[in-house]
Amino acid sequence: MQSPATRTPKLFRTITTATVTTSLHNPPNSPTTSNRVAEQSCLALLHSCNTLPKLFQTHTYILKLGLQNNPLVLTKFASASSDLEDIDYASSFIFSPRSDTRLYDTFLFNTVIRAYAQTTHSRENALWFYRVMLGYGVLPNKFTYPFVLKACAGLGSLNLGKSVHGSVVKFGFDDDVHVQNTTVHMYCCCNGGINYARKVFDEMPKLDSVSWSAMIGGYVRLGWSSDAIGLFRKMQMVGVRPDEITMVLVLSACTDLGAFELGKWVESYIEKEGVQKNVELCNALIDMFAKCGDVDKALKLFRDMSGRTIVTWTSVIVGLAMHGRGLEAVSLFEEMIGTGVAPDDVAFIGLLSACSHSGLVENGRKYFDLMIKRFKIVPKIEHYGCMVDMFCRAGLVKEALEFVQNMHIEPNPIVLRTLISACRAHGELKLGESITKQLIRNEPMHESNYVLLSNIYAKMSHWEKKTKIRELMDKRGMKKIPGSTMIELDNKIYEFVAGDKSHGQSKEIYEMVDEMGRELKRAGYAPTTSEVLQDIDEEDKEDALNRHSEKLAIAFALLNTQPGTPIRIVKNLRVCSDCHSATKFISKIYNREIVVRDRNRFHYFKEGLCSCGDFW
DNA sequence: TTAGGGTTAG
Repeated sequence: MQSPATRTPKLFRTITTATVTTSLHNPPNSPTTSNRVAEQSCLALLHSCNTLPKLFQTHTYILKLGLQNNPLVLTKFASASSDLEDIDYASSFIFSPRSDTRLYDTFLFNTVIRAYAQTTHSRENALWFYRVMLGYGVLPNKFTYPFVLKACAGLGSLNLGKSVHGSVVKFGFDDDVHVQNTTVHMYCCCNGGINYARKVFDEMPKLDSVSWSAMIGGYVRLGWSSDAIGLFRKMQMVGVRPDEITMVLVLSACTDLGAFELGKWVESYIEKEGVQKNVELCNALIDMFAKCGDVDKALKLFRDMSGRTIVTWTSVIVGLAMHGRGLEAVSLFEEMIGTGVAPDDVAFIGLLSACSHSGLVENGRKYFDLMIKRFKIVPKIEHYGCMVDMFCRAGLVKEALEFVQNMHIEPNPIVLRTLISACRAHGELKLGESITKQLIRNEPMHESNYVLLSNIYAKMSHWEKKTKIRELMDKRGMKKIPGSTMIELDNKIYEFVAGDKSHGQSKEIYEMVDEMGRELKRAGYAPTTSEVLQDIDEEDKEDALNRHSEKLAIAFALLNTQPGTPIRIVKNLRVCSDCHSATKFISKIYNREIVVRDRNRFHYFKEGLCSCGDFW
């Protein structure tokens, strides 16, 4: 086969020259002029195609005029079809076997590849057309690669990404800053690609705010929030001005860490530097304030904001839910519908979790129905999960079970674990045992399944069985996810894990823990030793409880903060019932407000009570 | 005519 690489562009030149020459020598109304008029009218029609039926009509018109092989028309057709989210329609027409392949050019392929790269469901096609392009010998240009790399990012395959990156280098487009930035982003989105991203990033001769955002975004996506903040500090040091997207990412890292002081600093930085506060940045601020403990500030920002999107509403609904303010979340949801914003599936997850956290069972049932019937949203496993959680928390175990049996999809392990915890809490031990055994067969390497079974045996007083579970876990090499607690002090974040001795103040912290223990006992606190998994004696169990990361962080805070000031801590797991009980006592004994953000929600401890009402 | 990084849940 003759190489089309040289052939296609040549042919284009011939066509263009011929058209220009003949039109110069032909009087008006000649066939060539009318062709150009037809071409112009097709382009204008395509430009105004805002619905698919209009596009189909225009297609017929194109065929009638015989313009199906006009490159300008084809490209415009692809672009219009892509805007209407039906690029398949255009590509099947353009790349049909009857088409004149000599008309395919870089711009046409770029248009089609861009369209597929933008979709969430057909990114493979972007790569497919990229390969077709190379197969026809049509050369990619510097605009092609951002699209192709974006498609790779969406697919998340490192091998694919590496091979495309190889082509980028081969064709010599790796010196273009747009291509470099997209390469960094692409590697950040691939599983195991972060180090490749960093290598490209480190080797870039000039970094702009997009490059820094791409890399910071990579760390945020992995949950490496401290690294993200570290990189942001470096960005400031080298004097690149962050823009609104950089700030969204930094806020996202603050939210993840629960770094309230840092988050507030970012807000003042935005004001001081005059960073443009667009909707997305406002959303990120609202989310940060809500999740760092100041939901009223989040509400204020929300009220002052114009141009709210569904994300804005959802952020504040979720924020209220996390603080146990379920009724306010429900009324905000109603307000949202009232203003004509249609809820999506995520908004319903937020709303249903609000109902679940605040025990609003009737509301939960009502909105679950409303979601399906009025808003025609097919419930996903997450929605079912919220409902099961809601029934279980309210002690309606039978109802939860029935609900799971009537679900139109298989329950996932998360739903089953919710059910098992409820069985344990409400005495349905046999049932809990059988579901857990099933779960362990399906998920033999998931540590928390064993913990659940072990807890059930403890409650049944089947100590030998409990010991066997422990042995089985050791044999299979399972480890408990270590609980950790973070606390922010003087712009630094300190992290504690259970039994942590790495801290410089370790000796004082443990002395403080011992002192706290004595004070707690004096005030009437009894340790919940049944929470301890190990097969050790009672005194050692108490000791194990005292070394929980939460207690270490509180001791650290009592040592290093002014008396009477509030203590804010962030946990990676849900707060255990012993720590919950102890923290209530501590808030009273030491006269401190203690704000705990756990995996699910906020707990405000004050004068011996918790805002969750012991319901979490 | 064509290009890069972002927010909500689980």
